Amino acid sequence: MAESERPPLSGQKPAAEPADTSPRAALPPGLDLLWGRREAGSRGPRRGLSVSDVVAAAIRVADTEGLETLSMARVAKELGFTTMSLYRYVTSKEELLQLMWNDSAQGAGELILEGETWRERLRSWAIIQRRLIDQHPWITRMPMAAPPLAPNSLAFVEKGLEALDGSGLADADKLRVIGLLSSYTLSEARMADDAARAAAEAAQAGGDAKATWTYEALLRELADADRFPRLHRLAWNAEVGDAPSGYDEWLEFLFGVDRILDGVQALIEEVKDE
Amino acid sequence: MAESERPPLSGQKPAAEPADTSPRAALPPGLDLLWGRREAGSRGPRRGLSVSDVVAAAIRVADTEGLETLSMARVAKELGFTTMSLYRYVTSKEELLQLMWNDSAQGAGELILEGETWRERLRSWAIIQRRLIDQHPWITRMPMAAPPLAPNSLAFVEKGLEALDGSGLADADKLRVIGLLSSYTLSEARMADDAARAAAEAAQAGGDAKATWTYEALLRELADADRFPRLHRLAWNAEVGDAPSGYDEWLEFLFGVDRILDGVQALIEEVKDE
DNA sequence: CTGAACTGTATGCGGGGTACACAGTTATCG
DNA sequence: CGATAACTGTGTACCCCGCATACAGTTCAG
Repeated sequence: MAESERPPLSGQKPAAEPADTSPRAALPPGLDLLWGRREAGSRGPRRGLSVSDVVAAAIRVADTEGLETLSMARVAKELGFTTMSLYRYVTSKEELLQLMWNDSAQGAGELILEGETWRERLRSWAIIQRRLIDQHPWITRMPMAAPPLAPNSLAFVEKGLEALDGSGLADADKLRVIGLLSSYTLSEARMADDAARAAAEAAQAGGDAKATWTYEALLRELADADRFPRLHRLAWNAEVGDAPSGYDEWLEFLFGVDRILDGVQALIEEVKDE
Repeated sequence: MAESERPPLSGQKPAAEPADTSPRAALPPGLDLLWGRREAGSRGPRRGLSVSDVVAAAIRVADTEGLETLSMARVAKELGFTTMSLYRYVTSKEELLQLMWNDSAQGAGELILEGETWRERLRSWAIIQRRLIDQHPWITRMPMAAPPLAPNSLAFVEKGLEALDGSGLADADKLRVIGLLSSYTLSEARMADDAARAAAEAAQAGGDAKATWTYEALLRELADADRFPRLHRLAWNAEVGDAPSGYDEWLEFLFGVDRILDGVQALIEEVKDE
């Protein structure tokens, strides 16, 4: 099913293997563009677009209309070009998605983590990540089918490792901690976006007065006291916990981050004792 | 864009508002079937299928061929019916996905958590969740666009809360802890599946000897010492950390779980002191 | 100057989800 | 006991999607 060989970009003729000018080996498809290892020839007409143009347009569409409605045709229309013209810049939609994902983490390598202690630094790292995601919520809907290898992703991971400098953790443990925090952050951002979408949809369909359900109301309707006693209690306790005005997603997020940081601290102390 | 009103299931005639036999209010579309509040009429020919048949077939397809190739037509073929016949049981593909997701957590309400302490119980809860996901890896690829309200999801959350009985945590904090652990577990399962897929793909394309890249090899190629010093060190340290034979995903997962549990423990002790 | 390399375009294919009209089946009601 | 309304599965059709391919026009290398 999978083509075993494919010409780099041109669909015209196989184009004799380029002389591998760079000392670097050929990367698997998709990663070459990401790492700037795919050059456009110098012949032919001037290009009317650039890869960044395409990516920027795609991000614009995703930001304003959501990832579901993002299609090649939609991006092309945004740019005033034909659908197929995009394939001169990008080999597939999946590659475009990868580029978008990488682009949304632009500047990850340059950011400066404030804080004297690893804990402060790591906390602000997590917060920055969350902010980045919130700016492009479609990130949480991306069908990422491979471990992150985009340059900005790696840069961000590197920053996370940097935050743990001097913590005394083993390198591998640092990486695990980074992965743990990232997982949580991504997931939390997604749930926040879920809620926002549900709310938006409910607001739009406000015409049907009885058809609007808040999450809370649904939980009260569904979590009956017999099968779900604990959830039932939770659903009916309006001012639950210590959050006074109901439910603040951001506080929720910080709670999780601080719990994780506590866990990391425990690990560090454990290591220190040995 | 959104239909403001839609007949329950039949596409034929509007079918005068049913007399709301149950005392429960009408649920938003999608949730009614999930909670067994959509009844099939008694007239007409016998049904050749049942909702569970459809869901089971869909799960079968997803398990063996992946979520990408799951289409209505594929499920119908699996059952020996026409594509459109499925719409007599399910209003949309999205609903089918919700049902699959709910079905994969079957038995969540009946499972028994072993352990005397909250920590043992919560740990085994997380492990069970991970196992559940690993049995149906497509769960990690599901486009879930709403907070979890399926009965089995709620049952599983309830179980998690139950694990925290006697921990002394506030209800809201318990829920947060549950969310934290779930986030991590889902994300970790997804990354494991990513890796497995990448490996499978590499193995299949083994013909191109130089085209096979392991994640490690790629990291070594890409994480140059200048821009990514810490990642570079990590990539080139083969026997990193304490895992002897390279990289054991399961140990990785348990590491994260134990870190989170440490964090929870810290919180509990903090609360206890007040 | 010629031809190779490249550009954007137009067309078409296979596949997806699902609206809709239809013929056949069954329980209910007059 | 019909008649009718509710329901079943089917076939067709529509629109959208990603992308292969063929093409005409443009630019640079030799």
